[in-house]
Amino acid sequence: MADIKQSDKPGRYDFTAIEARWQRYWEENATFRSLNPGEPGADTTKPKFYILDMFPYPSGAGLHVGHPLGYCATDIIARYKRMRGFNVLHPMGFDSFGLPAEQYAIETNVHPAVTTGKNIEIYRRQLKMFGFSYDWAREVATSDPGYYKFTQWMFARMFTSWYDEECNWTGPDGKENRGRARPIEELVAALESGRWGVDPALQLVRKPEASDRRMWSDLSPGEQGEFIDSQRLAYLADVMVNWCPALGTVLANEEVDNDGRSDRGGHPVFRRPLRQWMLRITRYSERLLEDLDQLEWPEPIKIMQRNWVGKSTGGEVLFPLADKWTIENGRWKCLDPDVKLEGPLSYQNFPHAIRVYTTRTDTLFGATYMVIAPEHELVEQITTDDQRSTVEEYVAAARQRSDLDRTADTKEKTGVFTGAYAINPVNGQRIPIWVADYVLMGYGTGAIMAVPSGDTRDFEFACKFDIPIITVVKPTGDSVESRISALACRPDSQSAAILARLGQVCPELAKSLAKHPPQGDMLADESVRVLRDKSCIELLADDYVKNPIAWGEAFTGEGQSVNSPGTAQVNVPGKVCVLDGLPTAQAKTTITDWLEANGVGHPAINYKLRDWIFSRQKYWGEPFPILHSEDGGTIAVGDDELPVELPEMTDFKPTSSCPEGADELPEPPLGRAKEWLSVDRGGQQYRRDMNTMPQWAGSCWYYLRFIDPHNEASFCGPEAEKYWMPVDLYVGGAEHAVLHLLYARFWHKVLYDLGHVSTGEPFQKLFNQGMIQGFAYRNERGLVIGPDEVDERGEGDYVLKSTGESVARVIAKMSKSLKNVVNPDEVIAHYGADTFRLYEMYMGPLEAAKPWNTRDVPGLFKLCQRIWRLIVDEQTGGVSPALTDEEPTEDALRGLHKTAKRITEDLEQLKLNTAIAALFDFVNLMTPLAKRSRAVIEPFVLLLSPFAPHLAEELWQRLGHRTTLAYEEWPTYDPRLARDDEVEIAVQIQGKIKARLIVAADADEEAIKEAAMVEDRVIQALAGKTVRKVIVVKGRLVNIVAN
RNA sequence: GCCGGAGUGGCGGAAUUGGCAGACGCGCGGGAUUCAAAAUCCCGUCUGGGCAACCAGGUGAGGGUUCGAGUCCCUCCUCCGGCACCA
Repeated sequence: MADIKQSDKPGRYDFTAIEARWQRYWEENATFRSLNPGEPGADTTKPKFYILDMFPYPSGAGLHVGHPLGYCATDIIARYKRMRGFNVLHPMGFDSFGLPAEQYAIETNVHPAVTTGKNIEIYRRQLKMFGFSYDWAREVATSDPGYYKFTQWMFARMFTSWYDEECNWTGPDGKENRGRARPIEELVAALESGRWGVDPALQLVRKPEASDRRMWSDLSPGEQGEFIDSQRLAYLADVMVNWCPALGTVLANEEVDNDGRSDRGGHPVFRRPLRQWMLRITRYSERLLEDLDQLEWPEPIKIMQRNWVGKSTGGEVLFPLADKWTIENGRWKCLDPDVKLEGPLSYQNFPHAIRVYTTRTDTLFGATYMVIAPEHELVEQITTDDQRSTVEEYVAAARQRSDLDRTADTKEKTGVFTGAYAINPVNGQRIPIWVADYVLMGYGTGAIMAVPSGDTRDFEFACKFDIPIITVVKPTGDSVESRISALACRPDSQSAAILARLGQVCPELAKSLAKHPPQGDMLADESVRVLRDKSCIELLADDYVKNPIAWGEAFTGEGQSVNSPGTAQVNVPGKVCVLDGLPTAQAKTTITDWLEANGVGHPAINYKLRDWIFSRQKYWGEPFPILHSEDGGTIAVGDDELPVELPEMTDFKPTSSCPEGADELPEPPLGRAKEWLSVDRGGQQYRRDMNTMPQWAGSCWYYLRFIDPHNEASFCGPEAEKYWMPVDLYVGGAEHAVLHLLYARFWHKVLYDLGHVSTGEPFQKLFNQGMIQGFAYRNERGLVIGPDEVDERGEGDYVLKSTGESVARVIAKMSKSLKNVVNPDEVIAHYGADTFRLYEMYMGPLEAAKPWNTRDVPGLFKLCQRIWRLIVDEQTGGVSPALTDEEPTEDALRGLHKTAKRITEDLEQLKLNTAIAALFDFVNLMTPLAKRSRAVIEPFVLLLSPFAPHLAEELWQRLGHRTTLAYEEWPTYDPRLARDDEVEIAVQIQGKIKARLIVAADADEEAIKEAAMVEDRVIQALAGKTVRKVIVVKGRLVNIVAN
């Protein structure tokens, strides 16, 4: 790093001394201690502001310059809000459970607690050197037993709660909610009282008159237990995991490469089911979606969350198996002698049928085959003997592929025929049932009806396996037209085929194409006109219906139903359903009604969201507060026994007793803590759960613990919770857009439902800061070169210092492997924390990704020095002689008010880069002045203080103030002084600027127009032309349209 | 592949959200100060043409809407983030 030359004058800007001094002052005076209601000195008449950073995982590498980006921003806002009279809650802590500490423990045998403790110390020291105004008395760490005691307590609440979908209730925040988590005793009580019952499939029945309802007392204890477990918000289920026997551990998807081998070591990885704790987040799908509307979050993040929840509306449809059912005289007849049908056939009691979910019920007549997922329970049952070996082989192979891999469209579709057929319930047609891995068990019902003409994946599949394609939706004018617009803009090679097709269909177009051949890539205007003609569009749509294959793609849009019912036999129960001619939306309701009336379908809503897999086979996480009895039952550990502390262990290596064994059961490290594992409760033997919680667990509620971090009786006292919640501003990386934020919202809603928190949402406003990247260099062989070894020789020309070999510069995420990590300690040692803060905030918009460029840092250091010299005489160290008590000049006064306006407005919008530009402008204005009035300088120091707090405090004191400026009133501005009296207006003719004129800022349109029309340059330019129109934008410009 | 975002001088970026493209900073060039240098201060700095006033072009590419497009629409290219056990 280039050394910056400092003046050696006695009064120089000595940032090292200044920063140390003020950090000590803040600490000694507890300047940033924030008080809860009820604490002595707390003033709850002031409005509150809870500003939260996403707390870091304390990794061994320490902070790099990317971490503090968001922290600098929140600190600036926190300081600003204090000056605006808010009680500010601004805490910091550590997300200290996590994989790297465990990995390190495996390699070195150093206990994760030791590593983590050390790392936290490093992080804390580093965070303190930035001068952040955190209330450090509130620091928490998720791996602290005093903290995870409550993480376990919350898990226990989920374990002992169920979700009542039909509960309508009003929360303490006045919000009306549908659905609520409730203690499971309430469910048991309702069942025991006989108010509710259970049906044969162990589903809750609320209606007393339901015929198949069983009374609770008639159920065996085993059945009762099974039912209760099936209702819990936290439950056990078998889930596919990536099991790597050689490493003795379960791997994340990202740790498995494309060939199904582990990233570390390249060992084989097997996908196998494992019993896991699950959280029933899916019950909250609708509320997670709905409540998003009231949040002040960036729209893209809301969109991502909505897509993640993935709500779709459509219908479920039954496809009876062709070897079990037939249609006789318009009625379903079952061929299975074992099936005894009681009462009328309904969707619920229809045996031997495949259930599918589809959003496009209107395309049912185009379903020419079905696909079931390889994991589907029916695969084994329906596969015919001659297909069995093929299917089994295929299913085994599919099991090893990840969902991501399976659904990626680049991969060619694969699948095998089961030999079985199903009956399309709307037209009685027999269609083949295939197994293909592009259908996932986890979404919908794990089976689909395939409509090649209306779905891209089905189309590809049908083309590959020669399955008939029947068009059932005819594109209507608008959709054809938009397709044509696209063609007209860019007839590339792919579109050339379609264009040729168009020529065949539409003779007029063919003629035009021949007469006006496309010039380069562009269609001639004449051809475009013909294309857009209504009759041509009609021809094209008709051709698509007749020859979908010729068009080479499915039509997935909405249009008008055709070929429905189609040509197949229509000897199906009930009246024949006719969709022909109906627009898509209407066709959907028509056919869903028909399906429902005939007991073969009903409308349905589906969500992509899946339940949350909540256990990990790791050591360094929260143990589950659960005991397993010998008969396989589970009970929660009593609240008074929490926390269930992690057992001391010296060896963290996972077991790998049988490296080849795909069938070996993964056993978590906790399985070796034999003594810890076994528990005696009243003579009954229990085993503790061997899993630990994922890292998300602790971060789901840390914002609540910050409110009342030392409360041992509860996770957070209700009075303090009510006062501080919700978080007013939450700042963190966009990489958390979905998972962390969705999990935390879910967790919060459970607490809300159970009456433990008062708001339905945790984070009112969210802001995502961008990533700080680094310059990395590679030579021609792709070898990474450290920035120290590189010289810039002219513009964009980088060479290796030693050899002169030229190297390429790339901008990339900071990482050890790219040698482009910048350490903040060094930067602060050279330039100070204030310069660091200013630089990071000045780099660009907070939300944007941007590369760190050390070369730019001195510019901000110079800003600090220039501000220093505005006030301090470097020669003497005293106050600058230019500083005066006289009234400021009008220019200076206006400058101050403008600056105050710009900074205040920018702060409110988190536009910190432009706020700092305003600081520069003010300094540029003041620097040349021989006299600088205190009346403008003092407010300026306050405006500066959130950005460069140490410097501002020091200057404030040198200006004669005794105490910290942290609670001084924020300078207000007079809007009249913040605005110029006169403005420059651009005069355009045909949109080109021809002149500029100065007018009064409040000049009206007529005055501006008159002034413009008499300008010499305007008169000249208008000579011989007729003025058609004059557009005046007040305070901006005039545009004269003339020809 | 799917979802989300971004492409503006040599570099980071700005542009009252459809109204003067390039604020501010870095870098670079010139000047003042100095015995000299550093530091500091002042001036210049999108590109091409012109001595100049000025003219022409210009916001990833191509098209469109509009009096007017960096901003809106369509097609495409490149880069970044997420995709459920990295955090």
